[in-house]
Amino acid sequence: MKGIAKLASELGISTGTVSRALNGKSDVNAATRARVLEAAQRMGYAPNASARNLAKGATNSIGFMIELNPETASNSDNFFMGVFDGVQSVLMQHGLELLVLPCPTDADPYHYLQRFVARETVDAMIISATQRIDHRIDLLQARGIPFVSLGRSESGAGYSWIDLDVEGVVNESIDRLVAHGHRRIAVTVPRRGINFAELFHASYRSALARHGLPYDPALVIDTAWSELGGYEMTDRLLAVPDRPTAVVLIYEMMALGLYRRLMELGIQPGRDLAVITFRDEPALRFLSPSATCFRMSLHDLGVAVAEAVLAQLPGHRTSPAAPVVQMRWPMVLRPGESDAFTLPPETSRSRVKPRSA
Amino acid sequence: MKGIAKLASELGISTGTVSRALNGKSDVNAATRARVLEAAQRMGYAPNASARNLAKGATNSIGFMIELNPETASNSDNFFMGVFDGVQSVLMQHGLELLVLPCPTDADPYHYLQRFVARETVDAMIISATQRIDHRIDLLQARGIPFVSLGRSESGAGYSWIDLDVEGVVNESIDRLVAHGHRRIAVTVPRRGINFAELFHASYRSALARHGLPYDPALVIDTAWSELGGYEMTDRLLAVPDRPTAVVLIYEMMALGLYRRLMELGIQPGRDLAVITFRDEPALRFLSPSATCFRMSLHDLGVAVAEAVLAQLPGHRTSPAAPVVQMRWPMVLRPGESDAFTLPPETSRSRVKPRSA
DNA sequence: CTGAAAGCGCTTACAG
DNA sequence: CTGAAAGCGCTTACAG
Repeated sequence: MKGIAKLASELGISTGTVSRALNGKSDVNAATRARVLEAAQRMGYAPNASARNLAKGATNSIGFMIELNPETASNSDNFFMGVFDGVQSVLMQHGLELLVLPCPTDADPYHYLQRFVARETVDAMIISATQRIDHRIDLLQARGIPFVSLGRSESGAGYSWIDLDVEGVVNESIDRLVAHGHRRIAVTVPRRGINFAELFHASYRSALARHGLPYDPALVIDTAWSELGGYEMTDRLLAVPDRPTAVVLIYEMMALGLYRRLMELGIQPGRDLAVITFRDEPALRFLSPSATCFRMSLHDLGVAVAEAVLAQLPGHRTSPAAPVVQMRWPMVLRPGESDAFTLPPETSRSRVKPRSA
Repeated sequence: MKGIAKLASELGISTGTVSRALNGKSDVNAATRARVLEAAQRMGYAPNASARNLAKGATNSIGFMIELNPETASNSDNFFMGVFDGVQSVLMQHGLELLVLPCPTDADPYHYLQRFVARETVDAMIISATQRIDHRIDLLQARGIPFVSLGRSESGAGYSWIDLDVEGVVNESIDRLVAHGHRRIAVTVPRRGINFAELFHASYRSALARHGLPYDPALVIDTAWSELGGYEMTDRLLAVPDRPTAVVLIYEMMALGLYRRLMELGIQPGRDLAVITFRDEPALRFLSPSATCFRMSLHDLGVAVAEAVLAQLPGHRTSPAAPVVQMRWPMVLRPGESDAFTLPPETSRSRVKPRSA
């Protein structure tokens, strides 16, 4: 004998009563409940998850799918760790378990997700690394699984998502650079990638248009999502005809490579080239000159994501909040030295002077 | 009707036969199996995980517990993402699922783990962030749960662990620095933390002893596990009486803060102070002067961990390998410029010259 | 307040 | 090769 049956027989009561005592049902004698709780504690008993889930028709756990492929995993750094903690802080209060599901490099994200969905391993999902066209969203909607997407997609409609406010970041960056006299502003945009890159690109175009500046495809630099990507794109950036005087990086860690290559070339960020990076990151804090970037709370983002999930779970709805959440997560400018100069009108071109020809 | 019963009734056969067909049992008519497979595919059917686990008495999933607290999470960077991918590459071949279980900052790791263990949510566990005394190991051994520890502990005995070869790294670092004429070699060791820090400290002492060098507690700098920790400890490092000429960093990212502070002080790593960092990391590659560190494959480490888990799972043992794996994962020196100088005998002291008094 | 019993959706000896 | 049935360990109406 094992499990609840063993507990019950030791106590000389029925498994039903044990179950009710353990689950905090009100119709249990106080003394009985105390005995049950004590015995469970003493014997290290906890209900078997599979049996419990089967009986209750719910798993009480939320899946959080992340991708391990280099393109998005490099982006992970401490990003997801911070978000997990925020998510957990909410879920724990509701007795829900967070299961992080890492999709391997060589697996198809759609099929990876499908397994968990079809097998009903989780009650709800959080997905990330959203693609422009992302069939995972169609799948989740078709199956009626509650989910929140950390990132937007053009797939589906009326689903909950929370995404970093790329538009805000790009707009503020471009406004700031234009105000400093820049006209030739480059951006780094990985060619293939998550929808985030598309949004970044589109925001860039519209921000330029708002300022009456022409869109020059040559200023959109294809770059790998990594420190190394930042290093490797530097020469291409500087080789663009009518050399750009500023660059906005889609991924913060690219700044490390960019800075290094600029230094090797004798070009000084913040004097010869304005640089704005994306998200404030501990590893960036020690760059010199300090990098202008945008900060946000990973923890709070996680909290918001978890709350958006709860809003879809019957029995966990805290407030009469709308079940569908769609929001861009605000990011706040953290001015640094890397773009702290104004371009004199007459020299607004070819201000970048490499040490050697 | 739903699930396998629905599938069976649509096909006009029993659920038993459907189950056998789906599970690849040999005693099923080929045509029947084909019909079942086709229907399952078409209807997007997959067996309910809870019911299946309950019936089989196994979950076919492996938990990987990580901790989100700042001390270890900062260390996580891309470390765990790389390891997960290696683990997955092995588990997928065995039809096992990897569930990452992130222990929240404000939760007790022991109780967090206990829930999953007592509820039989997973068939085996991988734990990390091992403490010197770590009751999780006692718990897992007492319950007879197969597990592998990514890191050693003084708790328990005869369990499987794989740990980075701290001893090797420290020995090689000290040998190298001593060969370059250094006698006053500092190390950064967080005061409270995982067992890793204890091992680092102990290795340092024994390496010094091997060279007949005295152990000076003042050379053991208490440092936070972060980039900022590296920045903040720099002044204390330089203020140690009979100033050290070299430092070995326990956590690679500390180098970012250290470099920055040294630069502010006009002190040049690799000329005025020898620096050796721990693990090779993309973010370090762009430091100038380049940092001497140790490289390893996160993916291969993950593979080894997964194989150590499989060795304990009946039915998954690939080779007649010993069930208990205990190994230090080798790390290979990647020489950089940060320690590429030899101390002249006569100036082996007070070689560090700050710009200002 | 408690017990007996059905049921959650599977898998698997056991017959045939 | 297939079906009927028991059983996995819980939870929860339903009686009493």
